[in-house]
Amino acid sequence: MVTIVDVARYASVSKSTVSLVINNSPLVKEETRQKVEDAIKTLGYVCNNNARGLRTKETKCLGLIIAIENNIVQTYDYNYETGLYSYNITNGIPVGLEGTDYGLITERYCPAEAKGVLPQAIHNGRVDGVFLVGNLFEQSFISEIKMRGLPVVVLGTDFAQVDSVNADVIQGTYVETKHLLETGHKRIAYINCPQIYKSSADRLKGFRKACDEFAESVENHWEVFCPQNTGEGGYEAVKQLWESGIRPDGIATANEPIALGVMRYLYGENIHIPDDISLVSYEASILGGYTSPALTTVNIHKEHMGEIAAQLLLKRIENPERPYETKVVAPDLVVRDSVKKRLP
Amino acid sequence: MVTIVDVARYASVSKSTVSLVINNSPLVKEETRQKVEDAIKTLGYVCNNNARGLRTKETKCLGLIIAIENNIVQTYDYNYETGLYSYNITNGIPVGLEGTDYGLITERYCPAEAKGVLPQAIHNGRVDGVFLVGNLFEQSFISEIKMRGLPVVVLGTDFAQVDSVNADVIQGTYVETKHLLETGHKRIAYINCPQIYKSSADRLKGFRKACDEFAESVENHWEVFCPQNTGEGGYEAVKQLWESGIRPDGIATANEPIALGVMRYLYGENIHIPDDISLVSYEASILGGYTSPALTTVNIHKEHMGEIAAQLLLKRIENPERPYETKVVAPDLVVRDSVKKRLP
DNA sequence: CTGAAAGCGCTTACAG
DNA sequence: CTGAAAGCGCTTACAG
Repeated sequence: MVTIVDVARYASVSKSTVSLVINNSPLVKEETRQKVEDAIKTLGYVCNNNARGLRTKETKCLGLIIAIENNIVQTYDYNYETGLYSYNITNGIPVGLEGTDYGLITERYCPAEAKGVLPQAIHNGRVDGVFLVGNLFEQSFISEIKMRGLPVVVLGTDFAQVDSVNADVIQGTYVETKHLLETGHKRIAYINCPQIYKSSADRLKGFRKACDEFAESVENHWEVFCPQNTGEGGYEAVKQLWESGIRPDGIATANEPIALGVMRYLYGENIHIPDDISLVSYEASILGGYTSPALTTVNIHKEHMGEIAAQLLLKRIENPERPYETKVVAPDLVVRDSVKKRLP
Repeated sequence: MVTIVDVARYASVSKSTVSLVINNSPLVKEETRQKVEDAIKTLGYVCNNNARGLRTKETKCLGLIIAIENNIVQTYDYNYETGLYSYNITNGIPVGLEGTDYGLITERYCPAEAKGVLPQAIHNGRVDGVFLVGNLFEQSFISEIKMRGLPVVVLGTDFAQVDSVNADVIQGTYVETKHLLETGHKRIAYINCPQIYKSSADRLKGFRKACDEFAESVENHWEVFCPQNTGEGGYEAVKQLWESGIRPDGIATANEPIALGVMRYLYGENIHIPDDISLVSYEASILGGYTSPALTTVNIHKEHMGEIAAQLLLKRIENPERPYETKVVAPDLVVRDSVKKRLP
């Protein structure tokens, strides 16, 4: 293995100088730098992270902690959470880390089963900072991580005293609802996520804002919460609506798993989308893109959320004292095939 | 930060003894061990991985390299690869790592755009071993990693001179085809993955094996390759079949993205699944579980593949000289709603 | 701008 | 079975 000493010898400088070059110190003469960099290249030198970390007390690794409900193996049935939301967010993080040489340690973590034990990567001191994905964490958990001196960025929920990035839930729900209204729907239902999630209240705000704006044309509107964030949850929710005799001409949902559950119920009842009823979804995931008909949906740009989170964490590490930021990503409507324009 | 020295002082032993305890050496008297372990607990000592690694030349991290086609952001449309196959496999790896204190560094890697540069985690010497997921790698890439002295486990393809885990493709395809045949289908089509993938040949074998077994009852069977492993690929493949006037009563596919593409075509043609035609899929993913109707599919147990891969890598690290193993995971049929029993 | 020296927290022969 | 000592490859004041 080639070390700093080999490079120093090859370039006929001291190893301190090599170190300074590696760390981009401005203290090195351009000529010396060049000489050292040539030596590094020809010898194929790579800095030993363990040695560096031992000195600097940094790991140059970041932790990506993904909250999971439980450790049960996926059956892929529609009564299971898909995990797609976290997964897609996660894919954006490396994009935001590009150009740095941070490694990313990913860990799935089930708060319910952890009994107070922190994620292994954190406990073992393997990381310089932490991304928290999902809405299963508690404030106390975040505090504990911060007490260890680790910067934290939260994705997908809001917490006090941390940087966070989130979708603009109110706006996104407003956009999907408005689309239904603008295409002439008059009796619309909103299938919300379970009420236990903080976001459900914001979703309601977005839905109602659109309804208020179109108060003249809306004949009726309904709101219902799903029992869970799954296909089955969506299924049960519309079923309840239907069995109460409610007949909307358009439905908006809080996410794609729910939307596909709604589709399954309608499929069973032989109700055609979009001829008999329109459906708009929220989130944008592979589910909505692949199903038939393809779902018109609100893209909340999950990958982009991950990318922004990475930038926030980097900035926080660089300057631990900066004020906390809450970034919000703007949603877009993606028009596909599940909404039909109704005549007035 | 509490170090080995603090523990030694607290337990009134030397720091070498503490080190021996941490590393489960049998050389320590039970009584001494107890004393040290108590000290570790009360002081909350955690071993510094950088220091340990500097000595032992290990990182106690493993690398999970996921092959991606390109770095384009997902649109979630059905002409994009879903990435679900790799993702699901990946989720099983931590299960197999449980009980160890290996960290897992995940990196998405695009061989086509890398221009010979190894994944960062490997190049920077951050890992003691590597998982390779996906079938975009070349033999030379694997060799290069091995030349660095890193053990490798490959998931989802076969290569020479490495441990690997794979689904039993022939058997799985046989199972799905047989299911169609046993339920009385007589004119069946197989929608294969693109021919460039090595597995396509095995799939054909499985399909033909079943057809041969049911030679008496099969009236006709067709085989077609998709242009890509996407929904659109499946769509184009059935479309081609249909436009040639071919009318199967059952279709089997090579994976779920393809199956959903088939569904979209049939949906457009107003052909009902399973009343007019049956569909069996292969893989088991969230796509098949959430779509309507839910797909009857062959579960190849991707998470389990990940788990086994982890065990293989651990064994290889422990004993680099052991013979290479190729593990195969047995598939199961998952009966859902896309196949209808035909009368003879 | 560059070099010599100390030290980060471990592990591992080596003596005893 | 336990302790003293060397050294892993870096970084960082400190002199010069």
